[in-house]
Amino acid sequence: MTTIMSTSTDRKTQTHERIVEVAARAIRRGGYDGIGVADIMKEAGLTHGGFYAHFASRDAMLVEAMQRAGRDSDQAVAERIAQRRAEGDSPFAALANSYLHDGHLAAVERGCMVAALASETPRQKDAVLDAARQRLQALIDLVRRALPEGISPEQAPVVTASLIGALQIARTLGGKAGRTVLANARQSLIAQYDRSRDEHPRKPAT
Amino acid sequence: MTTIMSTSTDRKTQTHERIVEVAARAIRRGGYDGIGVADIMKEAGLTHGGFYAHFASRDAMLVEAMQRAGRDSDQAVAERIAQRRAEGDSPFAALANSYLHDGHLAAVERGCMVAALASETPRQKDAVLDAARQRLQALIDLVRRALPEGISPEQAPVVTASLIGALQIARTLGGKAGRTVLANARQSLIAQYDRSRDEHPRKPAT
DNA sequence: TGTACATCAGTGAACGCGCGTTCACTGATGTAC
DNA sequence: TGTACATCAGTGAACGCGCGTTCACTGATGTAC
Repeated sequence: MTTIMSTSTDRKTQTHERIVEVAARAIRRGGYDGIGVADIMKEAGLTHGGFYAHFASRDAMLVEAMQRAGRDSDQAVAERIAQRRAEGDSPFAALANSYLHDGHLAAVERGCMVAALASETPRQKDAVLDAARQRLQALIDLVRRALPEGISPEQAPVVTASLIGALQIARTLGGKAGRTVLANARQSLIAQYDRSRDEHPRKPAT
Repeated sequence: MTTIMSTSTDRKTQTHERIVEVAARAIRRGGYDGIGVADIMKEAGLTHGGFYAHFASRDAMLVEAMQRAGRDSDQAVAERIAQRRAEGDSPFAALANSYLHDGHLAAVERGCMVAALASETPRQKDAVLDAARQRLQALIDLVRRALPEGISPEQAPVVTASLIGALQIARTLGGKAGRTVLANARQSLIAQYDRSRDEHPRKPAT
C-alpha cells in the first residue's frame, strides 16, 4: 500500500517537477502572459489535456513556477557569489559582480525572476502577486546579507532596485551599450557600498 | 479646398489624438498586451471598427502611444522639477524628489512609461522595441542633465536604473513598505550624487 | 436661401485564430490470486 | 510463474470566449449651383 502510493506518486511527481521546471523558464522568457498551457506541456513532452491533473488552474501553475524560478536563480547567484568570494571578492563586490555579470544579460530564462517580471508584477492577481512579493523579499534579503557592516539594512531594497533596474536597462539597450551600463553599475555600487573602497564614484574610467 | 482638407483633417486628427491619449494611459496601466483594440476605442467613445482608419496595426498604435506617453510624463516630471527647484532643491534633488515622489506610486497610468514597461520591453517586436529604446534614452538624457558637475555622465544610466528599479519595487511591495523604499531611495541618491551633500548614506533615519 | 449631391469618419457584423478549460477515453503499470 | 484485473497518468477532441482584423454600409458635414 505504502509502496504503491509512493511509486505512483513518484512518477507523477517527476512529471510535475518537469512541467514546473519548463514553466519556470518560460515565465522568465515570455512574462506572465507570454506562454500558454499547451506550449508548456509540449515543451515538457506532454499534451495539453493532462495539465489539469497537475494544477488547479494556470495561475496555480504560475505560483509554483515562480517559487521554482526564484529558488533556482537564488541558488545560482549564491554559487557564483561563493566562487567570487573564493577568488578574493568582498561579500558585496561578489554580489554586484555576480548579479551584474555580462552572462546575466542574455540568460533571461535562467536569470533573476524579479528583474524579468518586475514591471508586470503589480498588476497580477493576488495569488500571483503574493508569490512575487515573497520572491522579491528573498532577493532583498540576499542583498541585505551581503551589505558591509556599517551600511544600514534599510539600504537593501535601494541596492536591489539598482541591481534589477540596471539589468533591465542593459537588456533593453542590448549589445555593447548594455554591457557598458552593467560595468558602470558594478563600479558605482561597489564604490558606494563596499567597505574596501571609500570615495564617490566620480569620473570612472571609460 | 485648403479649408476643406484642414477642417476634415482636424476632425479626424482630434479623434486620432484622443485614441492615442487613451492608449498612452492604457499601455502603462495594462502593459503592452494588457488592453485590446476594442477597449481602447470604447474608452475613446468609439467602436472598434474604426480603428484601422487610424492605424495600420495594433503595433503601430503602440508606437504612437509610447511616444505620447513618454512625452507626457517627461513634461510632467519637468514641471515638477521646476517647481521643486523654485522651492530651493538643487537640480539633482529636484529630479530624485520628483521621480520618487509618493504620488508616482499609484499614478502608473500617468507616470513614467519606462518604469511601467521595463521588464516587458526586451521581448517586444522591433518597431515597438525601437520606440521604447528612444523613450529610455530620453529618460537617461533627462537624468544626465540633472547630474551635478563633477559626476561622470556615464553615471546617468546607473542613476536611471536606481530610479526605475525603486519605483517598481515600491509598487510591488505597495502601501507603507513601498513608501519607505521610495523615501530611502531618495535619501540615498541625493546623499550619493548631490553636490550639496558629501557623505555615504549610512544608517539613515527611520 | 434652399436643394441635390459628394465625401469620408465612424459603425457593427463577421472572420479566423489561439487561448484556458473540460471530459470521455486509452494504455501502461503493477497487484491479486 | 502466469493470467485477470484495478488504478490512474496521460491523450486528444471539443467547448466557449476574446482577440486583431476586415469590410460593406451609414449618416453627418459641408460644397455646388
